[in-house]
Amino acid sequence: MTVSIKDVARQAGVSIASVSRVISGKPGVGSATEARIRKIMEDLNYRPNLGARGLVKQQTGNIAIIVPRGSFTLNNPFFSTVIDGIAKGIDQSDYNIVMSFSSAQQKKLLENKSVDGIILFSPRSEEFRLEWLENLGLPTVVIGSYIDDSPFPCVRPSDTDGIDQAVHALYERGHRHIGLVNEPMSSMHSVKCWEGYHQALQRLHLGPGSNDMLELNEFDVNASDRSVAAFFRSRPTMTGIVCASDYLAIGIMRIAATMGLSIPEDLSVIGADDVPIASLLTPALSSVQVDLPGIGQEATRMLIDLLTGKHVDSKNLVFPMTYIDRETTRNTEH
Amino acid sequence: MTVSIKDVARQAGVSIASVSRVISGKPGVGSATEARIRKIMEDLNYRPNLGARGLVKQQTGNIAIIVPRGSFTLNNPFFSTVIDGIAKGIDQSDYNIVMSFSSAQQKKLLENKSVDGIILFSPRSEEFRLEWLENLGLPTVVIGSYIDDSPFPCVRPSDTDGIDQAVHALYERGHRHIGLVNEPMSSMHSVKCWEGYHQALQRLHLGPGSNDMLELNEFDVNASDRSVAAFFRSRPTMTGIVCASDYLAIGIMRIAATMGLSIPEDLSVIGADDVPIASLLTPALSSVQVDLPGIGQEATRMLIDLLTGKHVDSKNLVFPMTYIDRETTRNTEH
DNA sequence: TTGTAGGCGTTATCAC
DNA sequence: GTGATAACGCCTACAA
Repeated sequence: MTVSIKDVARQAGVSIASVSRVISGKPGVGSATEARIRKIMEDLNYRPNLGARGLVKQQTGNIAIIVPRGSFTLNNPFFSTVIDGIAKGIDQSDYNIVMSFSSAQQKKLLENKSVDGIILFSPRSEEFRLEWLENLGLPTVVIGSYIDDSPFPCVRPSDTDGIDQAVHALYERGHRHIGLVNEPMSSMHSVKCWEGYHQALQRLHLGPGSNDMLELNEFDVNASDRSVAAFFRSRPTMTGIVCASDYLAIGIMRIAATMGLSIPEDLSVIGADDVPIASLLTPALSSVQVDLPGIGQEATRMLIDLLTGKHVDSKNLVFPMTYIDRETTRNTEH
Repeated sequence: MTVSIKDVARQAGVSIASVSRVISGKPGVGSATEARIRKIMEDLNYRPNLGARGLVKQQTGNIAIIVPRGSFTLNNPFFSTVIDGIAKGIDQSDYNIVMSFSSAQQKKLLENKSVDGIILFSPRSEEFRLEWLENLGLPTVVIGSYIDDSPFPCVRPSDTDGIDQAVHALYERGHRHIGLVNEPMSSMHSVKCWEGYHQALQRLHLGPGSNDMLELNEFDVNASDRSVAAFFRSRPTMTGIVCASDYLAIGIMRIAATMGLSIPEDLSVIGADDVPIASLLTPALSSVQVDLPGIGQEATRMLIDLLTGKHVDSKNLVFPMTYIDRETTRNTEH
C-alpha cells in the first residue's frame, strides 16, 4: 500500500542506493538519473518513513514535553503560555513535540527511545527521580526551578527575587502582616518562593513569619477551599497575600469572594508570572511579570543546540521578574 | 550503547525469537527460560525500541493533534480546554500525542508515516484541502464544524443552535438591534455561527440583518481593534452583541472598554463555548455552555475505536449548547 | 519449547 | 556514477 524507496527504485530502473542519495541530497548521482528519480518520486507521491530513518540514524526527530501530572491542565495558563514560546522556538527546527499526560505514560515515552530530547517542566521529586532522569541519557533542559546542582541546563524565572519584590510592594503600600500562599513544598518552585518570602520579611524586619505561609496539600487551589478559608480566618490582621503563581491568585480571589472578603478593600493580592488573563480579570491582578514565552523559546533553543552538538552557552538562564501594579493591591494603614 | 533484544538473547543464551516472545507475551516459552529472560531484561534494563517495532507492525503508537495555525496559541482557552479532554481520553490508551505548530511542519508530520491517526481541529480550507486529507489514508476525527459531507467522523458543539439561543436570550431581554462578531468565513465554524444568527433573526422577524455581522479579517480579535471600533460606532442603535466564541467576546470587552463603552450598561455581550475563565471575568461573561472536555474525550474515544477496528457508532456527535446568563447581559428598553 | 531466517524502510560502506 | 549489501531493532512464519 505505502510506497517505499524500493518502489521508486524499481520504477526508475535504478538501485535503492541512488534513490536514497537524491533523497538525502548526497552527491554521486548523474543529473539525468536524478531528474528521473525525482519525477518518479513525485508521480508515486513518495514520502520517507521517518521511523525507518530513525532506526538507522538513531534519532527520532521528536522532543518530549513533560508536564507534571496534576498541575496538568493545559488550562493552567502558565503552561500554555510557556508552551506557546516552545512552539515558536520549534518552528524553526524540524522537530516535533510529543506529549503524554499520565505519569506512567510519560515514563514509558522517555524510556522507549521515541524522543531525542526532553523539555521538562519543573519536576516534583515524587514523580521523576533525578537518578532516573540521568539514567535516561537524553539531552534535557528544565523549565522552572529545580534541584540546584542538577546536571541539566535550566531556564527559569527568578522566583525568589520575584516574590521578594511582591512582598516589598505590599510593604511600601503600608502592609505589615503579609502572608504567602504556596504550593506543596515538594516542588522546588515552592521552595524558591518560600525563600523569597522569607528573605523579604527578614530584610523588612517583619519577623520570621513562617507561620504565615499556607502550604496547600494539592497543586490545585480549587481543591483547597476549606484550608484557605481557615488560613484567612485565623489571621485577622493579615492585609496582604502573595501567591506563588497567578493561577493560585485567581483561585484565592474566587475563594475570598465566597467568604465575603473584597479585594483589594479587605485584602491585597499579588500573583506571580503575569499570565495573559491576569490583566483581563476585574479587579486586574497585580503580579510579578516575566517573559514566559521567552522562557519557552530559550529552553527550546538550548535543547536544540544540545541536540545538534552546538556549544550551549549558559547552563542556567534566569529571567528577571518585575512587579506590575494593577488593581488587586491597595494602600493600607497599619 | 543502547541495549537491544540481541543483547538480552546473548546474555540469556537463547535466541532473539524467545526474547521477543516474552516481550510481547506470546505463548511458547518454557517458564524456566522465561524467568531467566525476564531477569536479564531487568538486569540489563532493557527497553523496547518503539520505532523498530513500529516499522514491522506498521504503526507508530502516535496520534497527531492538528490545530490550525494562527488560532494557535494554546492560550486560546477553547483549545486548551478541549485538549484537556483529549488528555483524559488518551490516558486510558497507549497512544502518545504528537504536535507540530507550523503549517508546513504539520503537513510533513502527517505525510511521514509518523502517526497512526489524526485529531483535527476544524481546519480551514486554505490550510488543509479535503482531498489532501483523504489522500493521507489516516483515520481522522474532526473536532468542530467542518464541511458537511466530509468523510470524517466529527464531534462538535451545536454552534448554530447555540448562537440562535444567544440571540433569543438578548431578544427576551428587550434587545432589537443585535450584532454578530464573527471570525473569517473561511472557517466552517464561522459559517455555522452565521447560520444560527440568521436563523434567529428570521424567527424573531428582525429582518435579514446581514449588515450587522462583523467578519474579522484575522482570527485574532486583538489584531482588529480598528474595525471593531468602526463597527460599533457606525451602529449607534445596536445594544446587543453575540460573539462566535468566548475568546472573541473577551477581546470585544477589552476594546469596548477602551472606547468608553461600558458592559452591560451600554452594550450586552454574549460569548460562546463557556471556557473556564468566562466566569472569572468581571463582569462575568454570559455565554453558551458546552462540554468542551467532553468533546475532546469523545473525539479521542472515537479515534481509538477507529484505530482498533472497533465499530464506531455515530458519525456525527453533536454536543448540545445551553445559554448561561451571567453579568454581561442586561435588559434594555427598545 | 526453541531457533532460523526473512523482512519492515532507510542509510551507509563498500566495491565496481 | 552506480549498485550490492550489511546494518538498525524488532516481529513472525516456518522449521526443528
